[in-house]
Amino acid sequence: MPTSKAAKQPASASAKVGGDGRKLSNFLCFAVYSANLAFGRAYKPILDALGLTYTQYIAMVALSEEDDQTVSTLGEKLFLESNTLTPILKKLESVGFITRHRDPADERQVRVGLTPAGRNLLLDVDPSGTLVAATGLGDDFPTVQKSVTRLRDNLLRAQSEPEKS
Amino acid sequence: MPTSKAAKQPASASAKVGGDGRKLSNFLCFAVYSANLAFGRAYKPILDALGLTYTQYIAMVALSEEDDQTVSTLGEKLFLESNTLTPILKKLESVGFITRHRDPADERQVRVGLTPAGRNLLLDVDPSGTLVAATGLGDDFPTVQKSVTRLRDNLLRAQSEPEKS
DNA sequence: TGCGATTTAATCGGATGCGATATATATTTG
DNA sequence: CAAATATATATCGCATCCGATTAAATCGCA
Repeated sequence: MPTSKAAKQPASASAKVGGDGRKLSNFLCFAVYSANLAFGRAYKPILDALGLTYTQYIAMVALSEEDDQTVSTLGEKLFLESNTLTPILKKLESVGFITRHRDPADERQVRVGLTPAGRNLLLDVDPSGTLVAATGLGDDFPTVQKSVTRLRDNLLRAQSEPEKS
Repeated sequence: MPTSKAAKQPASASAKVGGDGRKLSNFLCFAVYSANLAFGRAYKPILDALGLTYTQYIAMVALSEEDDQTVSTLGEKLFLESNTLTPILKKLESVGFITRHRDPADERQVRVGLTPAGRNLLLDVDPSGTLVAATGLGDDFPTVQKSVTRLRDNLLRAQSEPEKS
Protein backbone atom coordinates (compact mmCIF):
# COMPACT_ATOMS: atom_id res chain seq x y z
CA MET A 1 0.00 0.00 0.00
CA PRO A 2 2.76 2.49 0.63
CA THR A 3 3.98 3.65 -2.72
CA SER A 4 7.69 4.07 -3.02
CA LYS A 5 7.19 7.82 -2.87
CA ALA A 6 5.30 7.70 0.40
CA ALA A 7 7.88 5.41 1.88
CA LYS A 8 10.74 7.65 0.85
CA GLN A 9 9.37 10.77 2.50
CA PRO A 10 8.06 10.08 6.01
CA ALA A 11 6.24 13.40 5.81
CA SER A 12 4.45 12.66 9.05
CA ALA A 13 1.79 14.39 10.96
CA SER A 14 3.28 12.04 13.45
CA ALA A 15 6.17 10.63 11.48
CA LYS A 16 7.14 7.06 10.79
CA VAL A 17 8.59 4.60 13.21
CA GLY A 18 12.24 3.82 13.45
CA GLY A 19 15.09 5.89 12.11
CA ASP A 20 14.86 9.66 12.10
CA GLY A 21 11.32 10.26 10.93
CA ARG A 22 10.24 11.35 14.40
CA LYS A 23 12.00 14.65 14.31
CA LEU A 24 9.94 17.65 15.26
CA SER A 25 10.82 19.32 11.98
CA ASN A 26 8.93 16.60 10.13
CA PHE A 27 5.69 17.17 11.98
CA LEU A 28 3.12 19.15 10.07
CA CYS A 29 1.19 19.61 13.29
CA PHE A 30 4.22 21.26 14.85
CA ALA A 31 4.69 23.54 11.85
CA VAL A 32 1.10 24.68 12.28
CA TYR A 33 1.39 24.93 16.05
CA SER A 34 4.51 27.05 15.91
CA ALA A 35 3.24 29.16 13.01
CA ASN A 36 0.22 29.94 15.14
CA LEU A 37 2.45 31.05 17.99
CA ALA A 38 4.40 33.20 15.53
CA PHE A 39 1.23 34.84 14.22
CA GLY A 40 0.11 35.59 17.74
CA ARG A 41 3.41 37.29 18.46
CA ALA A 42 3.31 39.19 15.18
CA TYR A 43 -0.16 40.53 15.93
CA LYS A 44 0.59 41.34 19.54
CA PRO A 45 2.09 44.82 19.14
CA ILE A 46 -0.63 45.86 16.70
CA LEU A 47 -3.48 44.59 18.85
CA ASP A 48 -1.96 45.77 22.12
CA ALA A 49 -2.31 49.29 20.81
CA LEU A 50 -6.04 48.67 20.42
CA GLY A 51 -6.42 46.88 23.73
CA LEU A 52 -7.48 43.64 22.04
CA THR A 53 -6.18 40.11 22.33
CA TYR A 54 -5.81 38.00 19.23
CA THR A 55 -8.87 35.89 19.90
CA GLN A 56 -10.92 38.98 20.70
CA TYR A 57 -9.84 40.46 17.40
CA ILE A 58 -10.74 37.36 15.42
CA ALA A 59 -14.11 37.27 17.13
CA MET A 60 -14.76 40.87 16.15
CA VAL A 61 -13.82 40.20 12.54
CA ALA A 62 -16.31 37.34 12.50
CA LEU A 63 -18.94 39.60 14.04
CA SER A 64 -18.33 42.20 11.35
CA GLU A 65 -19.49 39.76 8.72
CA GLU A 66 -23.06 39.60 9.99
CA ASP A 67 -25.23 41.46 12.45
CA ASP A 68 -26.68 39.96 15.60
CA GLN A 69 -25.29 36.47 15.31
CA THR A 70 -25.96 33.93 17.99
CA VAL A 71 -23.14 32.54 20.09
CA SER A 72 -23.51 29.22 18.28
CA THR A 73 -23.32 30.76 14.83
CA LEU A 74 -20.27 32.74 15.80
CA GLY A 75 -18.79 29.60 17.29
CA GLU A 76 -19.23 27.72 14.03
CA LYS A 77 -17.26 30.37 12.20
CA LEU A 78 -14.51 30.42 14.81
CA PHE A 79 -14.51 26.69 15.57
CA LEU A 80 -15.14 27.49 19.21
CA GLU A 81 -17.97 26.83 21.64
CA SER A 82 -19.75 28.81 24.29
CA ASN A 83 -17.42 27.66 27.02
CA THR A 84 -14.64 29.57 25.29
CA LEU A 85 -16.67 32.32 23.68
CA THR A 86 -18.84 33.45 26.56
CA PRO A 87 -16.02 34.89 28.67
CA ILE A 88 -14.48 36.56 25.62
CA LEU A 89 -17.77 38.09 24.53
CA LYS A 90 -18.49 39.32 28.05
CA LYS A 91 -15.13 40.99 28.07
CA LEU A 92 -15.72 42.65 24.69
CA GLU A 93 -19.10 43.81 25.90
CA SER A 94 -17.62 45.25 29.06
CA VAL A 95 -15.27 47.45 27.05
CA GLY A 96 -18.03 48.58 24.71
CA PHE A 97 -17.08 46.91 21.44
CA ILE A 98 -20.04 44.54 21.20
CA THR A 99 -23.59 44.17 22.50
CA ARG A 100 -25.10 40.99 23.96
CA HIS A 101 -28.76 40.31 24.63
CA ARG A 102 -31.10 37.38 24.79
CA ASP A 103 -33.20 36.87 21.70
CA PRO A 104 -36.83 37.66 22.66
CA ALA A 105 -38.05 35.06 20.16
CA ASP A 106 -35.91 32.36 21.80
CA GLU A 107 -34.57 33.21 25.18
CA ARG A 108 -32.01 30.43 25.02
CA GLN A 109 -30.05 32.29 22.38
CA VAL A 110 -27.82 35.29 22.91
CA ARG A 111 -27.48 37.72 20.02
CA VAL A 112 -24.12 39.41 19.64
CA GLY A 113 -23.25 42.40 17.49
CA LEU A 114 -20.61 45.07 17.04
CA THR A 115 -21.16 48.53 18.47
CA PRO A 116 -20.16 51.54 16.33
CA ALA A 117 -17.06 51.78 18.47
CA GLY A 118 -16.27 48.16 17.72
CA ARG A 119 -16.83 48.63 14.02
CA ASN A 120 -14.55 51.66 13.99
CA LEU A 121 -11.86 49.81 15.82
CA LEU A 122 -11.61 47.22 13.07
CA LEU A 123 -10.88 49.94 10.53
CA ASP A 124 -7.76 50.84 12.46
CA VAL A 125 -6.14 47.44 12.10
CA ASP A 126 -3.25 47.09 9.73
CA PRO A 127 -4.37 49.34 6.89
CA SER A 128 -1.15 48.50 5.08
CA GLY A 129 -0.20 44.92 4.43
CA THR A 130 2.65 44.85 6.90
CA LEU A 131 1.82 41.39 8.15
CA VAL A 132 1.22 40.05 4.69
CA ALA A 133 4.73 41.12 3.82
CA ALA A 134 6.05 39.61 7.05
CA THR A 135 4.83 36.19 5.98
CA GLY A 136 7.35 36.38 3.17
CA LEU A 137 5.19 34.12 1.06
CA GLY A 138 4.80 36.48 -1.87
CA ASP A 139 2.71 34.98 -4.61
CA ASP A 140 2.39 31.73 -2.68
CA PHE A 141 0.24 33.44 -0.07
CA PRO A 142 -3.15 32.44 -1.54
CA THR A 143 -1.95 28.92 -2.19
CA VAL A 144 -0.74 28.39 1.36
CA GLN A 145 -3.92 29.92 2.72
CA LYS A 146 -6.02 27.49 0.71
CA SER A 147 -3.87 24.50 1.64
CA VAL A 148 -4.03 25.19 5.34
CA THR A 149 -7.76 25.75 5.16
CA ARG A 150 -8.18 22.47 3.35
CA LEU A 151 -5.99 20.77 5.92
CA ARG A 152 -8.16 22.13 8.72
CA ASP A 153 -11.39 21.09 7.05
CA ASN A 154 -10.08 17.61 6.32
CA LEU A 155 -8.94 17.13 9.90
CA LEU A 156 -12.27 18.24 11.30
CA ARG A 157 -14.18 16.08 8.87
CA ALA A 158 -12.08 13.06 9.78
CA GLN A 159 -12.97 13.59 13.43
CA SER A 160 -16.67 13.71 12.81
CA GLU A 161 -16.50 10.52 10.81
CA PRO A 162 -17.10 7.13 12.45
CA GLU A 163 -13.42 6.19 12.22
CA LYS A 164 -12.68 3.67 9.56
CA SER A 165 -10.57 0.73 10.71
CA MET B 1 8.08 44.51 -4.57
CA PRO B 2 4.28 44.25 -4.61
CA THR B 3 3.42 42.99 -8.05
CA SER B 4 0.10 43.80 -9.63
CA LYS B 5 -0.96 40.29 -8.73
CA ALA B 6 -0.54 41.03 -5.04
CA ALA B 7 -2.78 44.03 -5.42
CA LYS B 8 -5.45 42.02 -7.18
CA GLN B 9 -5.76 39.40 -4.46
CA PRO B 10 -6.16 40.98 -1.03
CA ALA B 11 -4.88 37.69 0.32
CA SER B 12 -4.49 39.30 3.71
CA ALA B 13 -2.93 38.23 6.88
CA SER B 14 -5.19 41.04 7.86
CA ALA B 15 -6.99 41.76 4.60
CA LYS B 16 -7.36 44.95 2.68
CA VAL B 17 -9.49 47.90 3.61
CA GLY B 18 -12.89 48.53 2.17
CA GLY B 19 -15.04 46.03 0.34
CA ASP B 20 -15.04 42.40 1.36
CA GLY B 21 -11.37 41.70 1.94
CA ARG B 22 -11.89 41.60 5.68
CA LYS B 23 -13.64 38.29 5.75
CA LEU B 24 -12.30 35.72 8.15
CA SER B 25 -11.90 33.25 5.32
CA ASN B 26 -9.28 35.52 3.76
CA PHE B 27 -7.08 35.58 6.84
CA LEU B 28 -4.08 33.33 6.66
CA CYS B 29 -3.62 33.79 10.39
CA PHE B 30 -7.10 32.42 10.97
CA ALA B 31 -6.46 29.45 8.71
CA VAL B 32 -3.40 28.64 10.80
CA TYR B 33 -5.19 29.33 14.07
CA SER B 34 -8.10 27.08 13.22
CA ALA B 35 -5.89 24.38 11.70
CA ASN B 36 -4.02 24.33 14.98
CA LEU B 37 -7.26 23.84 16.88
CA ALA B 38 -8.16 21.05 14.48
CA PHE B 39 -4.83 19.31 15.00
CA GLY B 40 -5.23 19.52 18.73
CA ARG B 41 -8.63 17.88 18.49
CA ALA B 42 -7.34 15.22 16.11
CA TYR B 43 -4.52 14.29 18.48
CA LYS B 44 -6.70 14.36 21.57
CA PRO B 45 -8.10 10.82 21.47
CA ILE B 46 -4.68 9.36 20.66
CA LEU B 47 -2.87 11.26 23.40
CA ASP B 48 -5.63 10.85 25.96
CA ALA B 49 -4.96 7.13 25.81
CA LEU B 50 -1.36 7.85 26.82
CA GLY B 51 -2.25 10.41 29.44
CA LEU B 52 -0.45 13.18 27.56
CA THR B 53 -1.57 16.59 26.41
CA TYR B 54 -0.55 17.86 23.02
CA THR B 55 2.10 20.23 24.31
CA GLN B 56 3.49 17.56 26.59
CA TYR B 57 3.74 15.24 23.62
CA ILE B 58 5.51 17.81 21.45
CA ALA B 59 7.92 18.48 24.29
CA MET B 60 8.72 14.80 24.58
CA VAL B 61 9.34 14.50 20.85
CA ALA B 62 11.77 17.39 21.10
CA LEU B 63 13.45 15.73 24.06
CA SER B 64 13.84 12.50 22.10
CA GLU B 65 16.08 14.29 19.63
CA GLU B 66 18.84 14.93 22.14
CA ASP B 67 19.75 13.85 25.64
CA ASP B 68 19.90 16.15 28.63
CA GLN B 69 18.95 19.37 26.96
CA THR B 70 18.61 22.55 28.95
CA VAL B 71 15.26 24.26 29.32
CA SER B 72 16.51 27.04 27.07
CA THR B 73 17.63 24.70 24.31
CA LEU B 74 14.36 22.87 24.45
CA GLY B 75 12.57 26.19 24.38
CA GLU B 76 14.36 27.23 21.22
CA LYS B 77 13.15 24.11 19.49
CA LEU B 78 9.60 24.56 20.70
CA PHE B 79 9.48 28.35 20.45
CA LEU B 80 8.56 28.52 24.11
CA GLU B 81 10.21 29.90 27.23
CA SER B 82 10.67 28.74 30.79
CA ASN B 83 7.48 30.41 31.97
CA THR B 84 5.54 27.98 29.80
CA LEU B 85 7.91 25.04 29.86
CA THR B 86 8.68 24.76 33.54
CA PRO B 87 5.19 23.74 34.64
CA ILE B 88 4.91 21.29 31.75
CA LEU B 89 8.28 19.72 32.48
CA LYS B 90 7.47 19.45 36.17
CA LYS B 91 4.29 17.65 35.27
CA LEU B 92 6.09 15.24 32.94
CA GLU B 93 8.64 14.61 35.66
CA SER B 94 5.94 13.91 38.21
CA VAL B 95 4.46 11.18 36.04
CA GLY B 96 7.87 9.64 35.37
CA PHE B 97 8.41 10.39 31.68
CA ILE B 98 11.33 12.77 32.07
CA THR B 99 14.09 13.65 34.53
CA ARG B 100 15.05 17.17 35.63
CA HIS B 101 18.17 18.17 37.52
CA ARG B 102 20.39 21.18 37.89
CA ASP B 103 23.58 21.03 35.87
CA PRO B 104 26.46 20.67 38.38
CA ALA B 105 28.70 22.65 36.03
CA ASP B 106 26.26 25.55 35.98
CA GLU B 107 23.62 25.46 38.64
CA ARG B 108 21.49 27.98 36.77
CA GLN B 109 20.66 25.45 34.12
CA VAL B 110 18.26 22.55 34.38
CA ARG B 111 18.98 19.47 32.29
CA VAL B 112 15.98 17.57 31.03
CA GLY B 113 15.88 14.11 29.54
CA LEU B 114 13.49 11.26 28.75
CA THR B 115 13.24 8.30 31.08
CA PRO B 116 13.02 4.82 29.56
CA ALA B 117 9.29 4.95 30.27
CA GLY B 118 9.08 8.24 28.38
CA ARG B 119 11.03 6.87 25.47
CA ASN B 120 8.81 3.81 25.29
CA LEU B 121 5.72 5.92 25.36
CA LEU B 122 6.73 7.71 22.19
CA LEU B 123 6.93 4.43 20.34
CA ASP B 124 3.26 3.88 21.01
CA VAL B 125 2.10 6.97 19.18
CA ASP B 126 0.43 6.53 15.85
CA PRO B 127 2.47 3.72 14.34
CA SER B 128 0.28 3.91 11.26
CA GLY B 129 -0.16 7.14 9.41
CA THR B 130 -3.74 7.70 10.47
CA LEU B 131 -3.29 11.39 11.06
CA VAL B 132 -1.29 11.87 7.89
CA ALA B 133 -4.22 10.42 6.01
CA ALA B 134 -6.63 12.63 7.94
CA THR B 135 -4.90 15.73 6.62
CA GLY B 136 -6.10 14.71 3.20
CA LEU B 137 -3.16 16.48 1.63
CA GLY B 138 -1.76 13.49 -0.20
CA ASP B 139 1.35 14.35 -2.15
CA ASP B 140 1.02 18.00 -1.15
CA PHE B 141 1.85 17.12 2.44
CA PRO B 142 5.60 17.89 2.25
CA THR B 143 4.95 21.08 0.33
CA VAL B 144 2.45 22.40 2.83
CA GLN B 145 4.73 21.44 5.67
CA LYS B 146 7.58 23.40 4.14
CA SER B 147 5.40 26.40 3.35
CA VAL B 148 4.04 26.68 6.86
CA THR B 149 7.50 26.28 8.32
CA ARG B 150 8.79 29.03 6.06
CA LEU B 151 5.84 31.20 7.03
CA ARG B 152 6.65 30.71 10.72
CA ASP B 153 10.33 31.46 10.27
CA ASN B 154 9.60 34.57 8.24
CA LEU B 155 7.15 35.88 10.82
CA LEU B 156 9.58 35.32 13.66
CA ARG B 157 12.43 36.90 11.74
CA ALA B 158 10.30 39.95 10.95
CA GLN B 159 9.61 40.38 14.66
CA SER B 160 13.23 40.31 15.64
CA GLU B 161 14.06 42.91 13.02
CA PRO B 162 14.15 46.61 13.88
CA GLU B 163 10.95 47.28 11.95
CA LYS B 164 11.55 48.98 8.66
CA SER B 165 9.41 52.07 8.06
C1' DT C 1 -51.94 19.79 27.61
C1' DG C 2 -47.95 18.08 30.06
C1' DC C 3 -43.64 16.19 30.65
C1' DG C 4 -39.43 14.19 29.07
C1' DA C 5 -35.89 15.10 25.49
C1' DT C 6 -33.33 18.55 23.15
C1' DT C 7 -31.06 22.87 22.55
C1' DT C 8 -28.36 26.98 24.01
C1' DA C 9 -25.44 29.41 27.11
C1' DA C 10 -22.99 29.60 31.03
C1' DT C 11 -20.00 27.78 34.72
C1' DC C 12 -16.05 25.18 36.50
C1' DG C 13 -11.52 23.06 36.63
C1' DG C 14 -7.23 21.77 34.28
C1' DA C 15 -3.53 22.93 30.93
C1' DT C 16 -1.40 26.05 28.05
C1' DG C 17 0.99 30.77 26.33
C1' DC C 18 2.94 34.87 27.79
C1' DG C 19 4.38 39.47 29.94
C1' DA C 20 6.34 40.91 34.13
C1' DT C 21 8.82 39.88 37.90
C1' DA C 22 11.61 37.19 41.27
C1' DT C 23 15.48 34.22 42.53
C1' DA C 24 19.64 31.99 42.27
C1' DT C 25 23.92 31.39 40.03
C1' DA C 26 27.80 33.09 36.92
C1' DT C 27 30.39 36.49 34.94
C1' DT C 28 32.43 40.92 34.52
C1' DT C 29 34.69 44.92 36.31
C1' DG C 30 36.69 48.20 39.12
C1' DC D 1 37.95 40.27 45.92
C1' DA D 2 33.44 42.70 45.95
C1' DA D 3 29.86 44.97 43.72
C1' DA D 4 27.40 45.35 39.51
C1' DT D 5 25.76 42.97 35.64
C1' DA D 6 24.14 39.14 33.06
C1' DT D 7 22.02 34.62 32.58
C1' DA D 8 18.80 30.60 33.48
C1' DT D 9 14.73 29.16 35.69
C1' DA D 10 10.81 29.77 38.21
C1' DT D 11 6.60 32.24 39.83
C1' DC D 12 2.40 34.95 39.14
C1' DG D 13 -1.63 36.79 36.89
C1' DC D 14 -4.42 37.07 32.82
C1' DA D 15 -6.54 35.13 28.67
C1' DT D 16 -7.50 31.26 26.05
C1' DC D 17 -9.19 26.26 24.93
C1' DC D 18 -11.65 22.37 26.28
C1' DG D 19 -14.26 18.46 28.67
C1' DA D 20 -17.85 17.98 31.87
C1' DT D 21 -21.67 19.74 34.01
C1' DT D 22 -25.50 22.94 34.99
C1' DA D 23 -29.51 25.91 34.11
C1' DA D 24 -32.97 27.70 31.44
C1' DA D 25 -35.92 27.62 27.51
C1' DT D 26 -38.04 25.18 23.74
C1' DC D 27 -39.67 21.18 21.36
C1' DG D 28 -41.84 16.71 20.63
C1' DC D 29 -45.11 13.63 21.27
C1' DA D 30 -48.23 10.74 23.75
